[in-house]
Amino acid sequence: MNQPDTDRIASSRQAADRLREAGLRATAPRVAILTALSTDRRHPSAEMLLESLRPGHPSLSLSTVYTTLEVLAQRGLIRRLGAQGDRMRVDGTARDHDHAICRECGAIFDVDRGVLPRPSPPVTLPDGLHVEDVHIEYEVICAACGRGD
Amino acid sequence: MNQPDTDRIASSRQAADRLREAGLRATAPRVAILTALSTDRRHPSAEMLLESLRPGHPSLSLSTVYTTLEVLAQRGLIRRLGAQGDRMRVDGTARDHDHAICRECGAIFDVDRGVLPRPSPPVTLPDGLHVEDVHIEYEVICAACGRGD
DNA sequence: GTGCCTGCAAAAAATTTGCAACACG
DNA sequence: CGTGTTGCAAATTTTTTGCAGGCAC
Repeated sequence: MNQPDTDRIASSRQAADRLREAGLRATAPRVAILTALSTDRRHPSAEMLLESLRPGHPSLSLSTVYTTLEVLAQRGLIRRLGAQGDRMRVDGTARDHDHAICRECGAIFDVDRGVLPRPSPPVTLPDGLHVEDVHIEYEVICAACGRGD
Repeated sequence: MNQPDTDRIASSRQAADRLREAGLRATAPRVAILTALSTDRRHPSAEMLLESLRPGHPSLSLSTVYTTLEVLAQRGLIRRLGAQGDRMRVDGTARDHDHAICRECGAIFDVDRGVLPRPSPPVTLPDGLHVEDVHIEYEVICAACGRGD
């Protein structure tokens, strides 16, 4: 098992590589955001990300977080989730997976694919809708809320 | 075929009934919003709804639209859609269906269920997530955008 | 009648934009 | 070095809230 420090450095390098592969400059904010997202399982909002990065990057600004998330999403490095009337949330893993959202508390959980058969894109829906990807959203009651917490 | 007027009156009555069944008062704004949503295929935002209702309901306020949508969603009469970093959008049909969102232009389309087998809730996912409903989101390129419009 | 709802205005929150300084490649 | 990015602040947009008056039941 690597030490946390080694891990962080390793994933920063990976992040930088992923950025350059996507044709983007590997700037400090981008590397920091992509690295943070690769381990942050909270599906953070822009604000949550800023908070978690501020210690190491005191000068990082919220507007930079927004523009960076926009660019990363465009290049497919992260996925923006619509949090049903809440603010934008973000998922930073490469791994294909779905999401479960708690009706009560709004918490978002990752769900491995394979629970359900899914069409393999490309596929075309009526009206000439060309399917690029399929994302399943489970509306759930999470364990904590089910318990009445 | 009924005349539009008859239709509108009929669906207003239906809307009022649905509200009362859900334990809500059938007030003018609520009936208007629910009625509008039953035919509006745009998945409108709060603002879009206000615009479309203003002619017949000049005194309707945006804050009322918001609070009403909140209540209707809580009672399951409508569904709030997360529009991926955009504003909140809403779907007002009782009919179970999924959605396709164009990556390019953000347009939202209805997709009939049945295209894909789906688990019939209730079902429990790992971590004690109790599934209440399943919603499939297709990421698509719509016909207009595919054409390069 | 009584309590839930509405509308207004104002506040709060979320996101976007303009622009000068800066840094990656 | 030049172009793409950042950070700051301010503007915009979206959503929430407080409260007095109204209306459904």
